[in-house]
Amino acid sequence: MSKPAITYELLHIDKNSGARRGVVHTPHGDIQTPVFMPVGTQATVKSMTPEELKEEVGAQIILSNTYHLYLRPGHELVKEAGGLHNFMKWDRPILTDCGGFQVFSLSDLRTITEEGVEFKSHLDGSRHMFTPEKVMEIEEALGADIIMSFDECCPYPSTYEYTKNSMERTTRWAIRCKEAHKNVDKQGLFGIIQGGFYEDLRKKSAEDLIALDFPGYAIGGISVGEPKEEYLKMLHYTAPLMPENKPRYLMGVGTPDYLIEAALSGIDMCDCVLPTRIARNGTAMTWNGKVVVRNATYEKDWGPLDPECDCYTCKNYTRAYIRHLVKTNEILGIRLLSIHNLRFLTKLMERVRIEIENDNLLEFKKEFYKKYGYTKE
RNA sequence: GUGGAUGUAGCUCAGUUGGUUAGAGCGCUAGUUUGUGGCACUAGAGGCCGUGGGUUCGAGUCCCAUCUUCCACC
Repeated sequence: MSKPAITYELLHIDKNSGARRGVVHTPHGDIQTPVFMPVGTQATVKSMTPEELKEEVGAQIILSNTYHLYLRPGHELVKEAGGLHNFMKWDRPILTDCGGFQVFSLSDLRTITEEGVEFKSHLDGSRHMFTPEKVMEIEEALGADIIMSFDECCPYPSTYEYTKNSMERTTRWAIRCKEAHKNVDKQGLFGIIQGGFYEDLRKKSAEDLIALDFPGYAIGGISVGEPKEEYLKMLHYTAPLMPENKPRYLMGVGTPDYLIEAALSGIDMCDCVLPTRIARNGTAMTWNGKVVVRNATYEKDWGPLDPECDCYTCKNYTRAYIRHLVKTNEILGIRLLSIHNLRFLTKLMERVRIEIENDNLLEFKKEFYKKYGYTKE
Protein backbone atom coordinates (compact mmCIF):
# COMPACT_ATOMS: atom_id res chain seq x y z
CA MET A 1 0.00 0.00 0.00
CA SER A 2 1.39 3.40 -1.03
CA LYS A 3 1.99 6.26 1.36
CA PRO A 4 -0.89 8.75 1.49
CA ALA A 5 -0.21 12.11 -0.13
CA ILE A 6 -1.26 14.12 2.89
CA THR A 7 -0.40 13.37 6.50
CA TYR A 8 -0.67 15.38 9.69
CA GLU A 9 1.89 15.57 12.46
CA LEU A 10 0.85 17.05 15.78
CA LEU A 11 3.61 19.00 17.50
CA HIS A 12 1.97 20.63 20.49
CA ILE A 13 -1.41 21.37 22.03
CA ASP A 14 -1.93 24.66 23.84
CA LYS A 15 -2.62 23.57 27.44
CA ASN A 16 -4.97 26.47 28.05
CA SER A 17 -7.07 26.42 24.90
CA GLY A 18 -6.78 23.21 22.91
CA ALA A 19 -5.28 24.99 19.91
CA ARG A 20 -2.94 22.76 17.93
CA ARG A 21 0.48 23.39 16.49
CA GLY A 22 1.36 20.92 13.75
CA VAL A 23 2.75 20.14 10.34
CA VAL A 24 0.90 19.01 7.23
CA HIS A 25 3.16 16.92 5.01
CA THR A 26 2.44 17.21 1.27
CA PRO A 27 4.15 16.11 -1.97
CA HIS A 28 5.35 19.71 -2.38
CA GLY A 29 6.69 20.19 1.12
CA ASP A 30 5.57 20.79 4.68
CA ILE A 31 3.05 23.30 5.93
CA GLN A 32 3.44 24.68 9.45
CA THR A 33 0.01 24.98 11.02
CA PRO A 34 -2.18 26.76 11.88
CA VAL A 35 -1.83 28.41 8.51
CA PHE A 36 -3.57 31.05 6.44
CA MET A 37 -3.78 30.19 2.74
CA PRO A 38 -3.95 33.01 0.17
CA VAL A 39 -6.49 32.45 -2.58
CA GLY A 40 -5.40 32.34 -6.21
CA THR A 41 -8.67 31.54 -7.92
CA GLN A 42 -7.49 31.64 -11.51
CA ALA A 43 -4.03 30.15 -11.03
CA THR A 44 -2.74 33.43 -9.63
CA VAL A 45 -3.04 35.24 -6.34
CA LYS A 46 -4.26 38.44 -7.91
CA SER A 47 -1.39 40.82 -8.71
CA MET A 48 1.26 38.72 -6.90
CA THR A 49 4.16 36.80 -8.43
CA PRO A 50 5.10 33.45 -6.88
CA GLU A 51 8.42 34.99 -5.79
CA GLU A 52 6.60 37.75 -3.91
CA LEU A 53 4.30 35.22 -2.30
CA LYS A 54 7.24 33.25 -1.08
CA GLU A 55 9.77 35.94 -0.22
CA GLU A 56 7.67 38.95 0.74
CA VAL A 57 4.51 37.31 2.06
CA GLY A 58 5.85 33.99 3.30
CA ALA A 59 2.92 31.99 1.93
CA GLN A 60 3.27 28.26 2.50
CA ILE A 61 0.36 27.09 0.38
CA ILE A 62 -2.14 28.72 -1.95
CA LEU A 63 -5.62 27.88 -3.18
CA SER A 64 -6.93 27.67 -6.68
CA ASN A 65 -10.34 26.96 -8.07
CA THR A 66 -11.85 24.12 -10.05
CA TYR A 67 -14.84 26.02 -11.42
CA HIS A 68 -12.80 28.91 -12.77
CA LEU A 69 -9.95 26.86 -14.21
CA TYR A 70 -12.36 24.40 -15.79
CA LEU A 71 -14.06 27.26 -17.66
CA ARG A 72 -10.78 29.04 -18.44
CA PRO A 73 -8.27 27.94 -19.63
CA GLY A 74 -9.73 24.43 -19.23
CA HIS A 75 -8.34 21.66 -17.03
CA GLU A 76 -7.03 19.73 -20.05
CA LEU A 77 -4.84 22.67 -20.97
CA VAL A 78 -3.48 22.93 -17.43
CA LYS A 79 -2.78 19.21 -17.52
CA GLU A 80 -0.94 19.66 -20.81
CA ALA A 81 1.11 22.43 -19.17
CA GLY A 82 2.28 19.89 -16.64
CA GLY A 83 -0.28 20.65 -13.93
CA LEU A 84 -0.99 23.79 -11.93
CA HIS A 85 2.41 23.88 -10.21
CA ASN A 86 4.24 23.94 -13.49
CA PHE A 87 1.70 26.13 -15.27
CA MET A 88 1.92 28.94 -12.69
CA LYS A 89 5.49 28.33 -11.50
CA TRP A 90 4.56 27.71 -7.89
CA ASP A 91 6.53 24.87 -6.33
CA ARG A 92 4.93 24.86 -2.90
CA PRO A 93 1.67 23.06 -2.02
CA ILE A 94 -1.60 23.93 -3.73
CA LEU A 95 -5.17 23.21 -2.70
CA THR A 96 -8.00 23.29 -5.21
CA ASP A 97 -11.49 24.09 -4.11
CA CYS A 98 -14.07 21.87 -5.79
CA GLY A 99 -16.12 24.62 -7.41
CA GLY A 100 -19.26 23.77 -5.47
CA PHE A 101 -19.33 27.21 -3.91
CA GLN A 102 -18.92 28.95 -7.30
CA VAL A 103 -21.55 26.84 -9.00
CA PHE A 104 -24.00 28.07 -6.41
CA SER A 105 -22.83 31.65 -6.09
CA LEU A 106 -21.98 32.59 -9.67
CA SER A 107 -24.20 30.70 -12.04
CA ASP A 108 -27.58 32.11 -13.04
CA LEU A 109 -29.20 28.83 -13.81
CA ARG A 110 -28.43 25.75 -11.83
CA THR A 111 -30.30 22.55 -11.38
CA ILE A 112 -29.35 20.24 -8.57
CA THR A 113 -30.09 16.57 -9.00
CA GLU A 114 -28.75 13.47 -7.35
CA GLU A 115 -26.43 13.10 -10.32
CA GLY A 116 -24.85 16.52 -9.91
CA VAL A 117 -25.36 20.17 -10.79
CA GLU A 118 -26.20 21.56 -14.19
CA PHE A 119 -25.23 25.22 -14.46
CA LYS A 120 -24.65 28.04 -16.91
CA SER A 121 -21.23 29.61 -17.16
CA HIS A 122 -21.02 33.16 -15.81
CA LEU A 123 -18.69 33.91 -18.72
CA ASP A 124 -20.75 33.00 -21.76
CA GLY A 125 -23.92 31.33 -20.51
CA SER A 126 -22.90 27.94 -21.89
CA ARG A 127 -24.35 24.89 -20.10
CA HIS A 128 -22.18 22.55 -18.07
CA MET A 129 -22.63 19.64 -15.73
CA PHE A 130 -20.60 19.04 -12.58
CA THR A 131 -20.84 15.60 -11.04
CA PRO A 132 -18.58 14.25 -8.29
CA GLU A 133 -16.80 12.16 -10.94
CA LYS A 134 -16.36 15.16 -13.24
CA VAL A 135 -14.97 17.30 -10.45
CA MET A 136 -12.47 14.56 -9.55
CA GLU A 137 -11.40 14.38 -13.18
CA ILE A 138 -10.85 18.14 -13.23
CA GLU A 139 -9.02 18.28 -9.90
CA GLU A 140 -6.76 15.39 -10.88
CA ALA A 141 -5.92 17.17 -14.12
CA LEU A 142 -5.08 20.34 -12.20
CA GLY A 143 -2.85 18.30 -9.94
CA ALA A 144 -3.07 20.13 -6.61
CA ASP A 145 -1.70 18.47 -3.46
CA ILE A 146 -4.99 18.78 -1.64
CA ILE A 147 -8.29 18.49 -3.49
CA MET A 148 -11.78 19.04 -2.14
CA SER A 149 -14.77 16.77 -2.62
CA PHE A 150 -17.77 18.16 -4.47
CA ASP A 151 -20.28 19.64 -2.05
CA GLU A 152 -23.18 22.02 -1.80
CA CYS A 153 -22.69 25.13 0.31
CA CYS A 154 -26.07 26.14 1.77
CA PRO A 155 -26.89 29.81 1.88
CA TYR A 156 -27.57 31.51 5.21
CA PRO A 157 -30.19 31.13 6.41
CA SER A 158 -31.57 27.83 5.11
CA THR A 159 -34.38 25.72 6.55
CA TYR A 160 -33.68 22.56 8.48
CA GLU A 161 -35.26 20.42 5.77
CA TYR A 162 -33.28 22.00 2.95
CA THR A 163 -30.03 21.82 4.90
CA LYS A 164 -30.63 18.19 5.84
CA ASN A 165 -31.28 17.08 2.25
CA SER A 166 -28.33 19.08 1.02
CA MET A 167 -26.00 17.67 3.68
CA GLU A 168 -27.05 14.09 2.99
CA ARG A 169 -26.53 14.58 -0.74
CA THR A 170 -23.10 16.11 -0.07
CA THR A 171 -22.19 12.96 1.84
CA ARG A 172 -23.35 10.74 -1.02
CA TRP A 173 -21.32 12.89 -3.40
CA ALA A 174 -18.30 12.52 -1.09
CA ILE A 175 -18.59 8.73 -1.40
CA ARG A 176 -18.62 9.03 -5.18
CA CYS A 177 -15.64 11.43 -5.09
CA LYS A 178 -13.67 8.97 -3.02
CA GLU A 179 -14.46 6.15 -5.42
CA ALA A 180 -13.56 8.25 -8.45
CA HIS A 181 -10.33 9.59 -6.97
CA LYS A 182 -7.40 7.46 -8.19
CA ASN A 183 -3.95 8.93 -7.55
CA VAL A 184 -4.15 8.89 -3.78
CA ASP A 185 -0.36 8.89 -3.42
CA LYS A 186 -0.09 12.29 -5.15
CA GLN A 187 -3.25 14.09 -4.04
CA GLY A 188 -5.12 14.07 -0.76
CA LEU A 189 -8.91 14.26 -1.04
CA PHE A 190 -10.59 16.14 1.82
CA GLY A 191 -14.20 15.62 2.85
CA ILE A 192 -16.35 18.68 3.57
CA ILE A 193 -18.61 18.68 6.62
CA GLN A 194 -21.88 20.47 5.95
CA GLY A 195 -25.08 20.78 7.97
CA GLY A 196 -25.58 24.54 8.06
CA PHE A 197 -26.31 25.93 11.49
CA TYR A 198 -27.94 22.81 12.93
CA GLU A 199 -25.85 20.87 15.41
CA ASP A 200 -27.39 17.46 14.82
CA LEU A 201 -26.85 17.82 11.07
CA ARG A 202 -23.23 18.84 11.60
CA LYS A 203 -22.73 15.82 13.84
CA LYS A 204 -24.31 13.46 11.34
CA SER A 205 -22.26 14.92 8.48
CA ALA A 206 -19.01 14.62 10.44
CA GLU A 207 -19.70 11.04 11.51
CA ASP A 208 -20.61 9.83 8.04
CA LEU A 209 -17.61 11.49 6.42
CA ILE A 210 -15.18 10.32 9.08
CA ALA A 211 -16.35 6.77 8.42
CA LEU A 212 -15.13 7.23 4.86
CA ASP A 213 -11.59 7.83 6.14
CA PHE A 214 -10.48 10.88 4.15
CA PRO A 215 -6.90 12.11 4.72
CA GLY A 216 -8.28 15.47 5.88
CA TYR A 217 -11.52 17.26 6.70
CA ALA A 218 -13.00 20.68 6.11
CA ILE A 219 -15.83 22.62 7.65
CA GLY A 220 -17.88 24.16 4.87
CA GLY A 221 -20.95 26.34 4.86
CA ILE A 222 -19.72 28.63 7.61
CA SER A 223 -18.76 32.27 7.24
CA VAL A 224 -21.56 32.82 4.76
CA GLY A 225 -22.93 36.02 6.26
CA GLU A 226 -24.11 34.76 9.66
CA PRO A 227 -23.63 36.78 12.87
CA LYS A 228 -20.39 36.16 14.74
CA GLU A 229 -22.19 34.37 17.60
CA GLU A 230 -23.55 31.83 15.11
CA TYR A 231 -20.12 31.41 13.59
CA LEU A 232 -18.53 30.75 16.99
CA LYS A 233 -21.31 28.41 18.03
CA MET A 234 -20.95 26.18 14.97
CA LEU A 235 -17.15 26.38 15.04
CA HIS A 236 -17.00 25.35 18.69
CA TYR A 237 -19.46 22.55 18.07
CA THR A 238 -18.02 21.15 14.84
CA ALA A 239 -14.23 21.41 15.22
CA PRO A 240 -14.03 18.92 18.13
CA LEU A 241 -15.90 16.37 16.02
CA MET A 242 -13.02 16.22 13.55
CA PRO A 243 -10.27 13.56 13.77
CA GLU A 244 -7.22 14.56 15.77
CA ASN A 245 -4.74 12.80 13.51
CA LYS A 246 -5.72 14.64 10.33
CA PRO A 247 -5.68 18.24 9.04
CA ARG A 248 -8.71 20.35 9.89
CA TYR A 249 -9.58 23.02 7.36
CA LEU A 250 -12.10 25.79 7.92
CA MET A 251 -13.22 27.14 4.56
CA GLY A 252 -13.63 30.84 3.80
CA VAL A 253 -12.20 32.45 6.95
CA GLY A 254 -11.33 35.33 7.13
CA THR A 255 -10.88 38.25 9.35
CA PRO A 256 -8.18 38.33 12.06
CA ASP A 257 -10.63 37.58 14.87
CA TYR A 258 -12.20 34.66 12.98
CA LEU A 259 -8.73 33.23 12.31
CA ILE A 260 -7.70 33.42 15.95
CA GLU A 261 -11.00 31.84 17.01
CA ALA A 262 -10.49 29.07 14.47
CA ALA A 263 -7.01 28.33 15.81
CA LEU A 264 -8.34 28.33 19.37
CA SER A 265 -10.85 25.68 18.31
CA GLY A 266 -8.14 23.43 16.92
CA ILE A 267 -8.42 24.37 13.25
CA ASP A 268 -5.22 23.98 11.20
CA MET A 269 -5.97 25.66 7.90
CA CYS A 270 -8.02 28.64 6.72
CA ASP A 271 -8.35 30.51 3.45
CA CYS A 272 -10.04 33.71 2.46
CA VAL A 273 -10.24 36.19 -0.39
CA LEU A 274 -10.62 39.05 2.06
CA PRO A 275 -7.01 40.31 2.26
CA THR A 276 -6.66 40.57 -1.51
CA ARG A 277 -10.21 41.75 -2.13
CA ILE A 278 -10.13 44.61 0.35
CA ALA A 279 -6.66 45.47 -0.95
CA ARG A 280 -8.27 46.10 -4.31
CA ASN A 281 -10.71 48.49 -2.67
CA GLY A 282 -8.17 50.48 -0.70
CA THR A 283 -8.31 48.87 2.72
CA ALA A 284 -5.54 47.46 4.90
CA MET A 285 -5.54 45.29 8.00
CA THR A 286 -2.99 46.41 10.58
CA TRP A 287 -2.02 45.49 14.13
CA ASN A 288 -3.96 48.55 15.22
CA GLY A 289 -7.11 47.73 13.28
CA LYS A 290 -8.54 48.31 9.86
CA VAL A 291 -7.15 51.24 7.88
CA VAL A 292 -9.19 52.48 4.93
CA VAL A 293 -6.21 54.17 3.35
CA ARG A 294 -8.44 55.51 0.57
CA ASN A 295 -9.96 57.94 3.07
CA ALA A 296 -9.09 61.64 3.13
CA THR A 297 -7.55 61.36 6.60
CA TYR A 298 -4.47 59.84 5.03
CA GLU A 299 -3.96 62.43 2.31
CA LYS A 300 -0.82 63.78 3.99
CA ASP A 301 0.04 60.85 6.23
CA TRP A 302 3.75 60.29 5.75
CA GLY A 303 3.90 57.21 7.95
CA PRO A 304 3.79 53.57 6.84
CA LEU A 305 0.55 51.62 6.50
CA ASP A 306 1.38 49.70 9.67
CA PRO A 307 4.30 50.83 11.88
CA GLU A 308 4.63 47.31 13.28
CA CYS A 309 4.78 45.55 9.92
CA ASP A 310 7.96 44.24 8.29
CA CYS A 311 6.56 43.88 4.77
CA TYR A 312 7.97 45.42 1.58
CA THR A 313 5.11 47.92 1.42
CA CYS A 314 5.51 49.15 4.97
CA LYS A 315 9.29 49.36 4.72
CA ASN A 316 9.17 51.56 1.64
CA TYR A 317 5.98 53.56 1.16
CA THR A 318 3.82 56.14 2.93
CA ARG A 319 0.08 56.04 3.47
CA ALA A 320 -0.16 59.25 1.44
CA TYR A 321 1.49 57.58 -1.54
CA ILE A 322 -0.59 54.42 -1.29
CA ARG A 323 -3.73 56.55 -1.00
CA HIS A 324 -2.71 58.38 -4.15
CA LEU A 325 -2.23 55.08 -5.98
CA VAL A 326 -5.62 53.84 -4.82
CA LYS A 327 -7.40 57.07 -5.74
CA THR A 328 -5.85 57.08 -9.20
CA ASN A 329 -6.66 53.41 -9.64
CA GLU A 330 -3.05 52.48 -10.24
CA ILE A 331 -2.13 48.80 -10.32
CA LEU A 332 0.73 49.35 -7.89
CA GLY A 333 -1.71 50.41 -5.18
CA ILE A 334 -3.46 47.05 -5.43
CA ARG A 335 -0.15 45.24 -5.39
CA LEU A 336 1.28 47.09 -2.41
CA LEU A 337 -1.90 46.62 -0.37
CA SER A 338 -2.11 42.95 -1.38
CA ILE A 339 1.47 42.35 -0.28
CA HIS A 340 0.77 44.00 3.03
CA ASN A 341 -2.57 42.34 3.79
CA LEU A 342 -1.25 38.90 2.90
CA ARG A 343 1.90 39.49 4.93
CA PHE A 344 -0.24 40.70 7.83
CA LEU A 345 -2.33 37.52 7.99
CA THR A 346 0.69 35.30 7.40
CA LYS A 347 2.53 37.07 10.21
CA LEU A 348 -0.56 36.82 12.41
CA MET A 349 -0.56 33.05 11.97
CA GLU A 350 3.20 32.87 12.58
CA ARG A 351 2.50 34.63 15.86
CA VAL A 352 -0.42 32.29 16.59
CA ARG A 353 1.89 29.29 16.14
CA ILE A 354 4.41 30.73 18.59
CA GLU A 355 1.70 31.53 21.14
CA ILE A 356 0.37 27.96 20.90
CA GLU A 357 3.85 26.59 21.54
CA ASN A 358 3.95 28.79 24.65
CA ASP A 359 0.41 27.78 25.73
CA ASN A 360 -0.49 31.44 25.50
CA LEU A 361 -2.97 31.81 22.63
CA LEU A 362 -5.87 32.85 24.88
CA GLU A 363 -3.85 35.69 26.38
CA PHE A 364 -2.67 36.73 22.95
CA LYS A 365 -6.26 36.85 21.75
CA LYS A 366 -7.15 39.31 24.52
CA GLU A 367 -4.23 41.58 23.68
CA PHE A 368 -4.89 41.40 19.98
CA TYR A 369 -8.60 42.12 20.28
CA LYS A 370 -7.93 45.14 22.44
CA LYS A 371 -5.34 46.58 20.10
CA TYR A 372 -7.20 45.79 16.88
CA GLY A 373 -10.35 47.37 18.23
CA TYR A 374 -12.65 44.38 18.50
CA THR A 375 -15.16 45.06 21.19
CA LYS A 376 -17.09 41.83 21.42
CA GLU A 377 -15.48 38.50 22.14
C1' G B 1 -16.04 98.51 -33.02
C1' U B 2 -20.04 95.21 -35.37
C1' G B 3 -22.45 90.50 -35.47
C1' G B 4 -23.09 85.64 -33.35
C1' A B 5 -22.62 82.17 -29.47
C1' U B 6 -21.89 81.13 -24.19
C1' G B 7 -22.70 81.31 -18.77
C1' U B 8 -26.78 75.61 -14.38
C1' A B 9 -22.79 71.07 -8.71
C1' G B 10 -15.46 70.91 -8.11
C1' C B 11 -15.32 69.38 -13.85
C1' U B 12 -18.13 68.21 -18.54
C1' C B 13 -22.97 68.94 -19.57
C1' A B 14 -28.96 67.69 -19.64
C1' G B 15 -33.05 70.59 -18.44
C1' U B 16 -39.68 69.66 -22.93
C1' U B 17 -44.80 74.63 -25.27
C1' G B 18 -42.82 78.86 -18.33
C1' G B 19 -45.59 74.66 -13.52
C1' U B 20 -44.24 70.81 -7.21
C1' U B 21 -38.34 69.56 -3.64
C1' A B 22 -33.31 71.79 -10.67
C1' G B 23 -30.83 66.36 -12.81
C1' A B 24 -26.76 62.98 -15.05
C1' G B 25 -21.73 61.26 -15.66
C1' C B 26 -17.14 61.95 -13.52
C1' G B 27 -14.92 63.81 -9.10
C1' C B 28 -15.50 64.34 -3.71
C1' U B 29 -16.97 62.12 1.40
C1' A B 30 -17.98 57.73 4.18
C1' G B 31 -19.47 52.63 4.80
C1' U B 32 -19.32 47.48 3.02
C1' U B 33 -16.29 43.32 1.36
C1' U B 34 -15.16 36.14 4.67
C1' G B 35 -14.32 28.06 0.03
C1' U B 36 -12.99 35.90 -5.51
C1' G B 37 -17.13 37.39 -11.63
C1' G B 38 -9.93 42.56 -9.87
C1' C B 39 -10.50 48.14 -10.73
C1' A B 40 -17.10 46.64 -7.21
C1' C B 41 -21.38 47.77 -4.30
C1' U B 42 -24.29 51.01 -0.96
C1' A B 43 -25.14 55.62 1.02
C1' G B 44 -24.09 60.85 1.38
C1' A B 45 -22.45 66.01 0.77
C1' G B 46 -22.41 69.71 -2.75
C1' G B 47 -26.38 74.74 -6.86
C1' C B 48 -29.24 82.74 -4.73
C1' C B 49 -29.29 78.33 -12.52
C1' G B 50 -23.19 84.95 -14.20
C1' U B 51 -25.31 89.75 -12.18
C1' G B 52 -29.31 93.52 -11.93
C1' G B 53 -34.12 94.76 -13.37
C1' G B 54 -38.88 93.42 -15.78
C1' U B 55 -43.35 90.35 -17.53
C1' U B 56 -46.31 86.50 -14.91
C1' C B 57 -50.35 83.49 -9.96
C1' G B 58 -45.52 81.18 -11.04
C1' A B 59 -39.00 82.24 -14.48
C1' G B 60 -33.15 77.89 -15.09
C1' U B 61 -36.79 78.63 -19.19
C1' C B 62 -39.71 84.83 -21.84
C1' C B 63 -38.04 90.42 -22.24
C1' C B 64 -34.27 94.49 -21.22
C1' A B 65 -29.56 95.92 -19.43
C1' U B 66 -24.80 94.57 -17.90
C1' C B 67 -20.53 91.52 -17.18
C1' U B 68 -17.57 86.79 -18.53
C1' U B 69 -15.57 83.61 -22.13
C1' C B 70 -15.24 82.13 -27.18
C1' C B 71 -15.84 82.70 -32.58
C1' A B 72 -16.41 85.53 -37.08
C1' C B 73 -16.08 90.11 -39.62
C1' C B 74 -14.33 95.26 -40.13
